[in-house]
Amino acid sequence: MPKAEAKPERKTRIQSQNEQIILDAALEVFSAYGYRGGTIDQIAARCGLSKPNLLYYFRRKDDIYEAVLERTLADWLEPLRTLDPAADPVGELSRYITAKLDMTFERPAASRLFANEILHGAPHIGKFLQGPLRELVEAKALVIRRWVAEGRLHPIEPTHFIFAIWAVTQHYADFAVQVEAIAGTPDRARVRRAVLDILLGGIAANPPA
Amino acid sequence: MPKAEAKPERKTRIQSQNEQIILDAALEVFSAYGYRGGTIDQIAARCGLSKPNLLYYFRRKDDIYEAVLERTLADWLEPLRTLDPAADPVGELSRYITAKLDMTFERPAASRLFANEILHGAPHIGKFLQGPLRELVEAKALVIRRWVAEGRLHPIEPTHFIFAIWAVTQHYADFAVQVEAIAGTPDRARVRRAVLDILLGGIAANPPA
DNA sequence: ATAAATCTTGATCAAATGGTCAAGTGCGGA
DNA sequence: TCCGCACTTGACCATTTGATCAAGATTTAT
Repeated sequence: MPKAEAKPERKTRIQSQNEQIILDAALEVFSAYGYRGGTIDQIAARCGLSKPNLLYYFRRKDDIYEAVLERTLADWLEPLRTLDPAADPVGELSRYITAKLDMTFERPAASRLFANEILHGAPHIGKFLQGPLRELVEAKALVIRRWVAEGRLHPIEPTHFIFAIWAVTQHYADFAVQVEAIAGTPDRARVRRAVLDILLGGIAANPPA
Repeated sequence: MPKAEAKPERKTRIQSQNEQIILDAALEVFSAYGYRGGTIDQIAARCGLSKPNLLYYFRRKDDIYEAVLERTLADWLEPLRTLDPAADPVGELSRYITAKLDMTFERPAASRLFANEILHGAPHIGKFLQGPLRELVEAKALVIRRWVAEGRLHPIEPTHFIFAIWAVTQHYADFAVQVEAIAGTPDRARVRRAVLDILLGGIAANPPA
C-alpha cells in the first residue's frame, strides 16, 4: 500500500486562497443563473483562473456547487439558533426578523442560491432540510409554543410563523427585481418597519392600540 | 409581393390542440428545472411529440418559454384585480389571500415558473413587471391606503403588505420541499388559518381580543 | 377522388459545455 | 542552490442540446 496519508489534507496558502476566490465567483454565477445555467467557464472568467485550473481545485462542477452551498448553510441558520426562550418574545422575534432582513440585504446572492436550490427540489441539500434544519425549527417552534402557553404571545402556529418570516424577509432578495420594478429601490429602514409591523402586529399578547 | 397574408393566423384544430399539449408539458419541465435546465427533448418526450415536430409549432425554445409564461400571467394577476374598495377591508383581503393560497396549492408549477423567472432577473417579463403589474399594484395600494385613511384598517404600508401576501402564499409552492421536510405535507385548511392569522392578525382596526 | 396544405420525423449540424491530459511554470524546503 | 511537488494551461475530447432540412404521412377542401 502506497503512502495513503489521504485524510489530513493540509492546505497550501495558494490552495485555500484560490478556493475562496473560486467559491466567491461561484456564488455570484450560480445565484444569478442557477446550477444548470451557470457554467464553469463563467466562474473561471469571473475569478481570473483558467478552466482547467479551476477543475484542479474542484474536480467536478457539482463539487463547486456543493462547496458554495455548504459554506453558507451555517450562516443561514445562525440567527434562528439564537432565539432566547428567557427573553421578551416580541423583542426576540423582532431581533430575529431584523437579523434575517439584514442578511437579505447584505447577501442577496446567498439567498437566491438557496431559493433556486429549494425551488428545484433541493437535490443537493435534501438531507440538510430533513435533518439539521428540521430539528432546529422544531426546537424553536417549541420555544414559541411555550411563549404562547405562558400567555406571552397571541396563539399562532409556530412553524408557519417561522415560514412566514422566511418568506417575507427573503422575498426582498429573491424577488428583488419585482420589488424594484413596483416600488423602486427599497429603503431598508422603511422595509424593516413595514415587515415588523406586518409580522408582529398581530401577535403581541397585548396588541398595540 | 407574394401573398403576405401573415397576420390573421387562423389555427387548425390540430395546431391549437398540440400547442396546448406542448405548453402544458413545457410548464412542468420549465418549472421543475428552470429555463436553462429544461430541454426541448424533455418537453417533447413528456408530450409524446418528436423534437422537430415541437419546433414546428414553436420555432425556438425561447418561444415556448415565453408562450407558457404569458399563458399564466393573466390568471396570476386576476385575484388582486378583484379587490373591492366598497367592501369590508379585512373580508376583502382575507378573500384575496385565500384565493392566492388556492392558486398556490392548485397550480404550484405556475408559481415556481414565475419564481424562477424573477429569481434570475426576469429577463423575459421585465416589461410586464414595470408596466401592467406595477400599475395594478399601485391602484390596489391606493385602495388599501384609503381604507387606512378611513380608519377601517390599522396603518400599514400597502405595497409591502401586498409583497408580504405574495411572499407568504407563494412560499408554500416555491419552497414546497422545504415545507414538506420540516412540517410534513401541509393541511390546506390549517395553512389557510395560520396564514390569515399571521397576515391579518394585526391589521384590523379593532384587533380581536 | 385528388390536389394542396398541413403535419411529422429521421438524420444531421454547429455550438456550448463538462471534463481530461500532457507538458510546462514556479514556489518552498533541505 | 536545487530538487520535488504544487500549480497552471493550451489543446483536445465526448456529450448534450438547440436548431435545420428534406422527405414522407396525413388531413382538408373542392
